[in-house]
Amino acid sequence: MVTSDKSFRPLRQRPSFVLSQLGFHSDRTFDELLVPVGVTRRQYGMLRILADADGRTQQELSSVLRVHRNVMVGLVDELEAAGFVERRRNPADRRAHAVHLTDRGRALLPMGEAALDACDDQLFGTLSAADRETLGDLLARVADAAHLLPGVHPGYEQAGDAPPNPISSRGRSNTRTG
Amino acid sequence: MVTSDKSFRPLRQRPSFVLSQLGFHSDRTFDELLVPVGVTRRQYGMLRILADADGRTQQELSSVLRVHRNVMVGLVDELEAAGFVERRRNPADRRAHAVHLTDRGRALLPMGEAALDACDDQLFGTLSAADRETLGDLLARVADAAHLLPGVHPGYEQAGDAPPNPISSRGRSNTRTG
DNA sequence: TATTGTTATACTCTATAACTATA
DNA sequence: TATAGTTATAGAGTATAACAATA
Repeated sequence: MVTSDKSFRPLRQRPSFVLSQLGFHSDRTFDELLVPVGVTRRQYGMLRILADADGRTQQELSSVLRVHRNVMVGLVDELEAAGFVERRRNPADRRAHAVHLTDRGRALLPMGEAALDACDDQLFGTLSAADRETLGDLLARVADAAHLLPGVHPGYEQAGDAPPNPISSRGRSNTRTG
Repeated sequence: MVTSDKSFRPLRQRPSFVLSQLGFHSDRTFDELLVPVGVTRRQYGMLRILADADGRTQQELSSVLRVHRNVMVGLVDELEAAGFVERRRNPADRRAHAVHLTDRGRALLPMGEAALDACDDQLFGTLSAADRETLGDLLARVADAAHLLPGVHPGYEQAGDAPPNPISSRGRSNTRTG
């Protein structure tokens, strides 16, 4: 028989655990805010990448978003069916598909940005402006120390045969369906 | 053609996005630290609940951990096969299985606690003690404001037909396989 | 009839491999 | 032969429903 029964530190006082809780909560909140926009989190991440540099190949997009190229096919399919992007042939390399934002896709970007604003407000609205900034700074420092890419969500590390981090870009994607 | 092309705020300056990144990173870090312990995150959450009050029924455990009772069957199966818990008949209600920690299961708890220590150190080791405490406090306040249960991970909200939050207890579980 | 635990089935995601068309 | 994109297949995880034993 083991003695133990020592009292453990409550999980609310475990920053890494609270971080996990809040990360999940953040995802869910953003998911809901994105519903009226009409895209998923991952889809918005794609559009955001394209906003920075239109016309990337699916391969390049796969690397940035950290999804496998097989998954990227479906992602582009969805967005193309919704009229947010279109595939164009690259005359230089007719194997590659250049993915371009449509006007409709571009018009969606500010809506996603507004959803992000709302998400931040919803999560941190109870904090004072000073506390909010302090928290943002600390989180950014921790993310830097963990070597998390500035805008790439670690939820899709299975980049498969894609080259490692070719473009230091931004993306948002995740699984965590819960 | 739409004008836009306005510059968006980088995601690194979006606390809710960085929170999501770090939450995922925290999960992955803890997963790795738990490998030598020999249990998964969710399994550790179960054992931790039992540490507080041994002999709960699977139904009760389902409610606390926020997993469906069908899933709980498999969870208990795993832990019982590994020798960390055992099912006992409740003489008062012979339908219910009381789940009890074994000595081996109880011996595992301090190891999980050490893994949590290591996880916090690994994530926040670069911060000063003061900054670390500030961050912990701010995160706890945000979690309170979001009405997240003190020790229950929101990753399993599909409690099914289980009653809503019967015991204000602690648990850890998640999906986010990435 | 309702509840506890269990089992079975379907559905979603993902991982792996194989295929095509170009290079 | 290697690569970009696509398709197909299998696996893990979950949700839903149905079932047996007991209340």
